[in-house]
Amino acid sequence: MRHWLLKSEPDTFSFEDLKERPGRTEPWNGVRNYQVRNYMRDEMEPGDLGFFYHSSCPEPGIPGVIKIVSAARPDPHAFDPKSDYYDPKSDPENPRWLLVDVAWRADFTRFVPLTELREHPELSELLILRRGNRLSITPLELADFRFLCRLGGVDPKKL
DNA sequence: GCCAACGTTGGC
DNA sequence: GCCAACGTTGGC
Repeated sequence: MRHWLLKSEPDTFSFEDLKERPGRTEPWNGVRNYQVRNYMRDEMEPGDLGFFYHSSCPEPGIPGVIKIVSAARPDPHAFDPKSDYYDPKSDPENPRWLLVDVAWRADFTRFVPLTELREHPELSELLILRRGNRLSITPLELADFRFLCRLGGVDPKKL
């Protein structure tokens, strides 16, 4: 099993929004970066755990834990000319863009802000903390996953 | 294949 | 709003 960090702008789609979806599950659509697509296609598996991360907002940080609940499948928005995510170069016979279904798994007992992540030398390898990293999905080492769970007041053994 | 121009991301 | 970083595009 691998672990992940998924970024979203809360004005667009927040952790709270995810909890309000039917089945507390949402298709993670709109990925238009090849490296992130390849993560979903080649490395993600149903059952993988990860974190929701709020970006581009007054207080960036992690509100809780999510779970990947589907394999990668074509992102239908890529074929919809009315969608902001429309890509005329994506051929339905050979879809360029993929998504996975993401489900709420657990709330943190307290929000863990980005400023706090930067204070922990244990987390210095976190891709999200590296300068210039803009990938909307990044892999996490197991040790980092566990460390972050504990920062958020969640026991990783109970997930 | 190179690379300059441009667009986007995201913290501050 | 600023700016650093990086991906994409397109001319050559």
